[in-house]
Amino acid sequence: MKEVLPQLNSTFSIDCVLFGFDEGELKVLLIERNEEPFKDWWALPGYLVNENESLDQSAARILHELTGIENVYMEQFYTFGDVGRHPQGRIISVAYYAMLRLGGDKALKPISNYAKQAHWINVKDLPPLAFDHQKIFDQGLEKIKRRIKHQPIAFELLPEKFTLTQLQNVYEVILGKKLDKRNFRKKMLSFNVLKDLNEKQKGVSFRAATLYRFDKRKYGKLFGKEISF
Amino acid sequence: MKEVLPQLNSTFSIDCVLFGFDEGELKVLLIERNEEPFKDWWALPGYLVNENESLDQSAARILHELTGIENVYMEQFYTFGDVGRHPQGRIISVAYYAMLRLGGDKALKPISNYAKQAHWINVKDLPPLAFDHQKIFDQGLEKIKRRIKHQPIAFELLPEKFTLTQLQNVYEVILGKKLDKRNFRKKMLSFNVLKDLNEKQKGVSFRAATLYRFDKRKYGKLFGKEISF
DNA sequence: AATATACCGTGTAGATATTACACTAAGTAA
DNA sequence: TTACTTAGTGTAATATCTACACGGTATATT
Repeated sequence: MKEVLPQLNSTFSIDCVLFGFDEGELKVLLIERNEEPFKDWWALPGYLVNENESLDQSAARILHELTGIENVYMEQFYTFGDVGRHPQGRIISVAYYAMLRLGGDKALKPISNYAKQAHWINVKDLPPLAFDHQKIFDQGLEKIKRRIKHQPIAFELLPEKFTLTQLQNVYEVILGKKLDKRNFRKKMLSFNVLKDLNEKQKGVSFRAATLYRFDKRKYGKLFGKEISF
Repeated sequence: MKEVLPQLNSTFSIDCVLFGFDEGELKVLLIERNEEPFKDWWALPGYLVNENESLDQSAARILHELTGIENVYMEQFYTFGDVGRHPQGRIISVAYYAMLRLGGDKALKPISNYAKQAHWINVKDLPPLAFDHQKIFDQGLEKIKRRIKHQPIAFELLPEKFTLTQLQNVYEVILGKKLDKRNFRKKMLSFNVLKDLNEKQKGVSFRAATLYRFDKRKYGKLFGKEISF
């Protein structure tokens, strides 16, 4: 089985858990593999690290090659290294996650032919995944659950201008529970990281809501504070 | 430079950041290296992962070989993979941390001759460290700072029977700030994970304090709750 | 123009948690 | 007996959290 990686008897790879939010649902980016092992299976975007690149650089490159996505800040969250996790040898995988805005400019065009296609899949409706990618995904999801309670990273999933109701939906979907509208707004606004744009939603069929933007300047101080709803 | 690892052009290692508490100070376990590179330098205990062991197993084995310590629960916290971090090739390192009781049964007897000696060093007084171990240590320390605010892992640093003042000292040393005695006790006891042993300290030259023990049964529910002092 | 629809946006009271703060009690040592 | 050192305790003011309901407003329909 090892002839595919003849020169290595141990190596390492990157796998990326990318979250997106669309139509009120949390999505994860999966590729359909075009190579053995697990050819034609769905998998997290990932590949081997090159000799001359750091893990962070590698994560950015691999994501770009498999999806066409660039300039995303990804964060390492765990390294998976069970002995049998990869059928072709001892390959450990450093896992990264990121949250990003869907639609518009972020097109999904695999540049490598290692992936047949890349798609955003509803996390409630995942197909069987290659390797130990289900485990990696599960841990990535746990990670962002914990993280949105501490830092307002939910913004990263929304368009630049968003309404408080949209923001609340993101929290509800990730945390998996309903939140109280008044308490949510009170708390969110109390952080002083939202800028009221004095502008209304367009194209909705009922009363339009106020649009807000995330105010990066006021951000830093929130780190490490627990947010509970 | 690569002849020391002739059969590998990339591989991975484990480094352990082990915390202990002694004489009112936070200590970290360091070894004095007995091999090139960085022979005679101080370093975190760490070594290469074997082909047939998982990362967790490897961490336990390496710790045992370098220090004689066994049966410690260690947790992975980050993987360091900059290109130039190891002079002998592309070696990434998966870092683990643990907190443990000093003294008594946990003797420090290196079993491998890769380490000349192992010592508990005050974290305020670290020597220059080999490789990128200063960075690994710094991140490990940050990790436990965040963690003792969420989970009462500070017990792991103390003897089985301890006083509330001792426990407060652990918090103060790790967090790097003084805490209010009454508030600390009130809060700590409110978690209901301390068992009053109806027993007093012995051998102290002033009024003896009540001893407590950590009650494992009552533990679980605390996970994920923010504790702030 | 009138009406129905659906989402927007707001306040308060009670409960709980956090903070700041200082003295007496108890044991040991001289 | 006295001096010393640490143990152990309560309260009031403030801040945060929770639960809870309705009128306002833009749009669509008739």
